[in-house]
Amino acid sequence: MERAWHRAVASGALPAIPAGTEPPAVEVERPADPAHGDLASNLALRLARPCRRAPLEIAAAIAAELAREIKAARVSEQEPEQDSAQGPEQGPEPGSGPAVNPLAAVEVAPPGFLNLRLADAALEATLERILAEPASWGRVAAAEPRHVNVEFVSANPTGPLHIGNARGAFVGDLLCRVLEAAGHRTTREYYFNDFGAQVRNLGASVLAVRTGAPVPDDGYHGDYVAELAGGLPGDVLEAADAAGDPAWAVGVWASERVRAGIEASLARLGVRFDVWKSEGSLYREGWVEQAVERLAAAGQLYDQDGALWFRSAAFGDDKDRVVRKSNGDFTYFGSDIGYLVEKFSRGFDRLVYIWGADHHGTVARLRNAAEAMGFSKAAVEVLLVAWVRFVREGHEVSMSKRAGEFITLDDLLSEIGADPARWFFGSRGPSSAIDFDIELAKKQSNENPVYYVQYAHARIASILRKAAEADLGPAGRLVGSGLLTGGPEATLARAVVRLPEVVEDAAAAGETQGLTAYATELATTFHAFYRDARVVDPAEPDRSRLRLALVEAARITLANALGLLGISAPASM
RNA sequence: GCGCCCGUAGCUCAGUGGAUAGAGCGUCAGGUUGCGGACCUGAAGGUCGUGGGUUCGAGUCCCGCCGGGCGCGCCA
Repeated sequence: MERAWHRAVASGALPAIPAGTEPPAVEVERPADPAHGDLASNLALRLARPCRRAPLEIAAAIAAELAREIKAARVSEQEPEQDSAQGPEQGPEPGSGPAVNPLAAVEVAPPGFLNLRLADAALEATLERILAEPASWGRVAAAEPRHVNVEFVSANPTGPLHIGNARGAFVGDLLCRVLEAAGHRTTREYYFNDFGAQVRNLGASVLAVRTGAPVPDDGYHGDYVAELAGGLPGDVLEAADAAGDPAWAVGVWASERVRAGIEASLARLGVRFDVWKSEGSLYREGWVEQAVERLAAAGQLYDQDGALWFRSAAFGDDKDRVVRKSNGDFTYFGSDIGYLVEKFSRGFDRLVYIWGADHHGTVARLRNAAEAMGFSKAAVEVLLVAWVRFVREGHEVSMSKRAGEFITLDDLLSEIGADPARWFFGSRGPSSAIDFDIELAKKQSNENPVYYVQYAHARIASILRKAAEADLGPAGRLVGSGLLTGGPEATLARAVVRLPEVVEDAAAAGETQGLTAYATELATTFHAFYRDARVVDPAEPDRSRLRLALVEAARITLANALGLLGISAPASM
């Protein structure tokens, strides 16, 4: 497209852009209406102003250049086509045929759109590649591969994960999955507090239950506290007493138990972490100290009222922020800056933090501190995940970990299952607030779109089983087969080949709604194909094999799209 | 009061400045002597909270207003 534009300028058909004006980006998109072709570009519309020409005129000039290219490519294709006609077995490797021009036709549409149609051979070559390398289908190479640290969940281990934590867990996991599919490396990280007052608080609560004393009002009251108390080994208790600070010692033991439970719950969701980072280690290893030194060296710290402050306001924050309190303890923010230094020391290109929207007030200080310490502010991104309002039978479910009033993640999974839960969160933008009615989710689980997509996959798997019984298998050679020359095949094939661009868009946006929407669309397209085209027909073995190849490509695409979402693709259901 | 997020079909939500604003659920009316009916076809349903502005073009960008959520600690 860009080449054609430049050639049109070179040949004098179009005026050059006046010097000093920014040339418009060449945008090619997928039109909503199939009548507008497979691809469309608004280039001519964008050029109208700088060129001072009517959009239709510009579009016509570019279209003429594109048409010339298509014609030239068609001529050069003739020989290889004759070769393959002599013997299919000697054809080139699937998908690695001659570089065919992917375009078949170009049209100009008012007010100046350029509508392009893909060549059948290009589509068929793509289908061949899907069948030849199913595992890599949908994975794309990043123009600039990055190593991205994604920190998420990071709930303190003072109680089991509850459904309020669920969204962050899914959003972080999904982000990592799409980044990896788009050619980036990720490190999934869980950050937790292992030395603060809440650990002692938890220990005191467990101890109280164990000894039959009343749990302090500001202690933890959930059933899990009683379970911990019951499971507390005698030797730990004795050692705790001997150490002189039993609440602390029991707290350390209990919080590790809770942390391991959290890890197990997340594993049930299909969420795993590469690094479990404790806040205490940031102090023991001197990272907080290093961060303070860096800020001090940059002149961004000062003392006031006995506390140590960071000049966050100098970087655009509302006010300065305390790093170390007057009592000598570091604030949570103090830990954060140490963590920044520690993370950057591991060589990440990007640090993504996934936080609840209620933490938005702390975003500025974190990014400002990164800048003040000499790191790239742009490399530090905070993805704020909006609140989920959990509702049960019309009433909001309030949750308080200390009061022990919450629905655990494990409960949620038992009630509605991991696949529907993943679909629910994956199909919504992370920044939009959503209602989650648990009863409704249970009731509607049979109507959940995730089953619609899975059903399409299972149906194809069933077709393939049927085909095997009839000794029919997918054809291996599709280019030039005539598979797409008419009817429902072309529609399905065009839907199938879109996966990589959907993945690219999802990775660029860091969101997965496009992926669930695409999976639904592909399933719909397949179901329509199934209605219109009989796949397994022993009377037509050649056509059956071609359709089997197409349907198998669709199955792979559905499975990979679901896989990207962490959702299973069953062969029967 | 200041800052951030949000407002799209009855409900739950999509919608990188582009062509007639979409999906699922719900509602209504239909469909299979064939590979899985957890399927398919069609219909009804919208002043995109509101008023201006920018643009060839605005649900999308800018400003004001209305409504809702969150934040504004030497808490975590």
